[in-house]
Amino acid sequence: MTDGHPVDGHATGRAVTIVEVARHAGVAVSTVSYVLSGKRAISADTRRRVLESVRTLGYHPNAGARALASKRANVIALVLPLRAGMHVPVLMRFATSVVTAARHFDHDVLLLTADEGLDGLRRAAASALVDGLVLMDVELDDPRVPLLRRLAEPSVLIGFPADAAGVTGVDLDFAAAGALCVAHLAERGHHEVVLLGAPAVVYERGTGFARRTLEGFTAALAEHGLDGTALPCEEGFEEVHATVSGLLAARPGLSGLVVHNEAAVNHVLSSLRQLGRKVPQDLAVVAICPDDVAEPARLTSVLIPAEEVGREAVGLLMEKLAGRPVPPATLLVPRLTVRASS
Amino acid sequence: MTDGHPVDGHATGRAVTIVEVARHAGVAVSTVSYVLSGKRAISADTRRRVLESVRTLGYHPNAGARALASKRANVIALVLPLRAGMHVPVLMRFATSVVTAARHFDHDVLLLTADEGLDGLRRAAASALVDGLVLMDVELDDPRVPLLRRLAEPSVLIGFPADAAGVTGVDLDFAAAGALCVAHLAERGHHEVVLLGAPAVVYERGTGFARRTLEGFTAALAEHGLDGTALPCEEGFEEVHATVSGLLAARPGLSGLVVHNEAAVNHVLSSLRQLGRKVPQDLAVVAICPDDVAEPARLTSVLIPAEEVGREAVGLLMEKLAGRPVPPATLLVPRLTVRASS
DNA sequence: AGAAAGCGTCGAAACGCTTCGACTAGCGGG
DNA sequence: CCCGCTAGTCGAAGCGTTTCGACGCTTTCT
Repeated sequence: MTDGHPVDGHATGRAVTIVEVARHAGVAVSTVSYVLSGKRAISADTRRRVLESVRTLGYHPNAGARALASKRANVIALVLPLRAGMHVPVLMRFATSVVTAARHFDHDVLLLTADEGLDGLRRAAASALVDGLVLMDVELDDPRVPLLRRLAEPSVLIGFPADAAGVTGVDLDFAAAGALCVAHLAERGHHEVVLLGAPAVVYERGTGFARRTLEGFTAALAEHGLDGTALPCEEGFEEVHATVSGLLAARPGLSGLVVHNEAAVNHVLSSLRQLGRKVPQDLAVVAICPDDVAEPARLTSVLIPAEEVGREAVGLLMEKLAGRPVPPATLLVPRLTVRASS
Repeated sequence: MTDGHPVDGHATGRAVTIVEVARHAGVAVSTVSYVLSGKRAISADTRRRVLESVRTLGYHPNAGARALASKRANVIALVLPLRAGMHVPVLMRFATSVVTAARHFDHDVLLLTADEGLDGLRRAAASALVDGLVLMDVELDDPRVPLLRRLAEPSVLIGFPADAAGVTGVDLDFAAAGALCVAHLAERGHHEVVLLGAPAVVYERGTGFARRTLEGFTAALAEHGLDGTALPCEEGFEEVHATVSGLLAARPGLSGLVVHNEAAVNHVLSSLRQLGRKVPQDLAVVAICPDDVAEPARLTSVLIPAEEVGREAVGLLMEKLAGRPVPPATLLVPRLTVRASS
């Protein structure tokens, strides 16, 4: 019992119910329930006795019964994309931060994959399996959004659809991030900069964050009077190398690179190394990526705050579950960390 | 209604219950239940009427009530590691294949992260939130294993602990995979080969798959009379480069490389390129990694069949849930695909 | 012809919890 | 001195399913 848990003998076998706890503590079943939920005042003495019985019997409330009676499953759904062009480690960090944050609110996380499509959402919601949903990687024109609007269960999007009416979204302010990179390079005295973005397919699909970065980048270019452009960028070394060498050949004046592609950024660096360009002397590189990609490569970067986004999404969902109003859009402000590449 | 779903007007609002379906179809509640579960014979006519009512009312059984009455949540837990040294994309493929397979058996997946530790497992199991567990990335001496043995809920491990008594495991046969790589290189006439493995921390932790590959590799070396050794390998480009150039300097006769490290394999290739070694002319490379890493790099490889492992794990769990006996260890036989690197 | 064995259906009893209303003390205010 | 509070507790009514036993009907076997 050193780990604070009951003698583990009864881990196996029929589960302990609230009735047994009540009997053991010499109180009514409802009293046990109130002790555990804190929804009514309970004398210190009774509370103590009940909690002790709970501990010694190793009681865990039955999730199904609880859900049935309270109409709350204490579970939220996390809908992951799992599609081409998404950087998986980043995804994973969102996922784990959602799980952690949810546990903080005493909720669990049900994993839904996007390939079950609308039916999956409908099913999870209609069967009261989950109380609410968090969706990742929302596209500009996402078929799930109209469905979400109709669902009784509240939901929070990570990313924004084109028509965000009636939904709640949270994300890094990618437009500001793109602009911030440009501003940084302008300040460093660069005159010609290029954005190396996500694979072409991501733009075609209309994934919001890629487009918004692009818009922010382009607007900032004009604002600072810089020359430059944006290119999509595939993720294999060979493709990256081809893109980079083509780019350097075509733009001899190029002195700054903004890379918004976690998977390609290391290849870009290898490629420059191979082409004999020194970073940051010959070329400054700024990345938009998570810290654990930027850090080891000593890249100046705007980090993608996966943890924060996930936490925020869960926080918003909990607010909605509690019936409180929440802002329709939450944009996290980007922060740039200067490292060795600019 | 073109998508085969009821008029979506009532997606919002109070959920339809089995009582309403029964009334609508003019039968008893239990009859509806039996139609849906198929556990008793029902006349074709009644079945049709009930199914139609289900469809037009848009009925979805309440998960909580169902779990309470049937003592089955129809949910399994997936316990993910999320720890240093694991290659995340591979993890993700396991995860999605588990989800997909589970859906095939009409089960959902609850995501637990390892950092909730033993308590998380205990809680999920004891509260009947889940019917069974799938655990990934089991270490040789894993504290969760004793707990699992005691749990009433069945579980399946992906990977094997040192003491596998009383648990069910499934994995690629990594020893055979290591041996297969050696055999392939021997057959190609190589006499000196080296295994570049996982980061050192992975070995220290005693993660089974890394060790087993090593054992298979070493045994096969002896069996084929080859010269060689094994080295752990970190994942950053610089470290890989240092390891590789050191290795080439130390072993002028080296002509074959086995790489068992998804994250490093591309760096190894870059590094060789940078050192002016041609693959496969100067050096043959065989990787143990998922196809989507090997394919684009045109690497000869033994693939890590993430999909298959996940599917198998869920299949085994379902067997156990049905009370049927399953083999304690399921080893998937490795297959080597020859591509351009050997 | 009568018993045995299905088939198809129904009613009602769980399942384990939350929550509502009611009840008892004890207490302060008029 | 009585009234109305509040704090603390209890009992019982759900919550929406599944499943067990029972009940008529047919059919099949002696």
